Amino acid sequence: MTPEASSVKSSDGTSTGGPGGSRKPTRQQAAVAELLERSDDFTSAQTVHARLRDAGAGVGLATVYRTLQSMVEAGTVDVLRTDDGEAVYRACSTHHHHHLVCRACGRTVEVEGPAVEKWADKVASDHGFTGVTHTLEIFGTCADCAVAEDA
Amino acid sequence: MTPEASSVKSSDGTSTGGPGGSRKPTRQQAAVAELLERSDDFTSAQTVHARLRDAGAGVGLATVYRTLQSMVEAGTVDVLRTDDGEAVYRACSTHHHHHLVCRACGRTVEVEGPAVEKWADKVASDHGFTGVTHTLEIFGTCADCAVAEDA
DNA sequence: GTCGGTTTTGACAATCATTCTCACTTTGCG
DNA sequence: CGCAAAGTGAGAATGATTGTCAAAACCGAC
Ligand SMILES: [Mn+2]
Ligand SMILES: [Mn+2]
Ligand SMILES: [Zn+2]
Ligand SMILES: [Zn+2]
Repeated sequence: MTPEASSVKSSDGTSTGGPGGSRKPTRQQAAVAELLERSDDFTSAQTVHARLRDAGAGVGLATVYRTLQSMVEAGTVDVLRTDDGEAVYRACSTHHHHHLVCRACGRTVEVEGPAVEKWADKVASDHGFTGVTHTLEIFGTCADCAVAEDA
Repeated sequence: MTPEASSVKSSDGTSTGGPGGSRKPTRQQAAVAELLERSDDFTSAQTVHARLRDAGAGVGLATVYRTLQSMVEAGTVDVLRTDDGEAVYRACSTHHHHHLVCRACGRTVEVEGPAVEKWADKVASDHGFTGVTHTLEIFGTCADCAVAEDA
C-alpha cells in the first residue's frame, strides 16, 4: 500500500551491519558480485542462484538474496521489477541514472537526463511534496533484436 | 527476466473476450470499479477484496483479480508495483500521464510532462531502440503528512 | 417462459518468489 | 587454542497471484 519505501538508512552506525558492512567480502559475496559485473543486463535472484550452482561454486539461495539486498543498500547494484513482479538486479555505476532496456534480450543502457531530474523535483515541490525521489525506466526493442524480428 | 511485457493485444477480435469485453458490467465488476473510483490512491487487490467484503457485497478474490486485470487492459485503471512487489491499482484518466505519490498516506496526483515524453523517445531512438514505452513515478511526502511528522 | 450455449463467478488448490529459522561454519582477535 | 560475532544454507513458512472447475448468472432463440 505504500510504494517506494526503500532508501531509508539507519542513523546510528551500530545497528544494521548486514553482509558487506565493511569486512572483506566472503567467497559467496564475491561470487554474486562478479556474476553481476560480468552480465550487462538485469538478472533475477533465482537466475543468479542457478548460474552460480551450474558454474560449480554454488551459493545458498538465502545468501544470494541477502547479498543482493545489501548491494542494493550499498548502492552498488540497481534493482527494478519486471512486469510480473520479479525483482531483477544489475551492477551499475554509482551515480544517479536511469535505464533503457531491451524487452527482447534485456540489453541495458544507462542514460542520464538532468532536465528530467529538475522537472520531477519541481513538479513535486509545486504540489507541496518533500523528500522527493523518482523512478524512470525506458523500454523498447534494441537494433539487434529488431532485425531478428522478421519471422 | 523480460521487463514490461504488457500492452500486447491480440489481433483477431474473436479470442480475448475477458470480463468487461463490451457487455453490461456485472454486480461484481461494478463493485470493484466503484470502489476504485471512490478512492484517490493506489489500492491492492487484497485490499479491494477486503473492503468489499466488509462493505457487505462481497466479491470473490479471483474475480477481483480478473476484474482489475481487464480494467488495466482496457486502460481505465493504472497499475504499479510497491517497493515490496505488490501490485496496486487506481482509477485514472485515460490519457498518458504519470503519478506523484505520497509515501506516507498514498495520496496521488496525476502529472504530465510533454518534455519528458519527448526526451525518453529521443534517448531510445538515439540508441536504435524501437517500440518505445516508459514508466515514471515520483514519490515524496505530501504537505499534510509532513506536518503530522513532528513525533 | 423455457432451453441450450456462453460467460462469469468463487471456493479452493497450486505456484512461486521471497523471507524466516536456526543449527552449523567461518572469521576476527587476543 | 578458544570465544564471540558474523555469515551461511537447507528447509519451512509466508503471501500474493494464478489455475481449476463445478455451479450460477446471462442471453438470445424458440
Ligand atoms: Mn532521475
Ligand atoms: Mn510519460
Ligand atoms: Zn535486444
Ligand atoms: Zn500524505
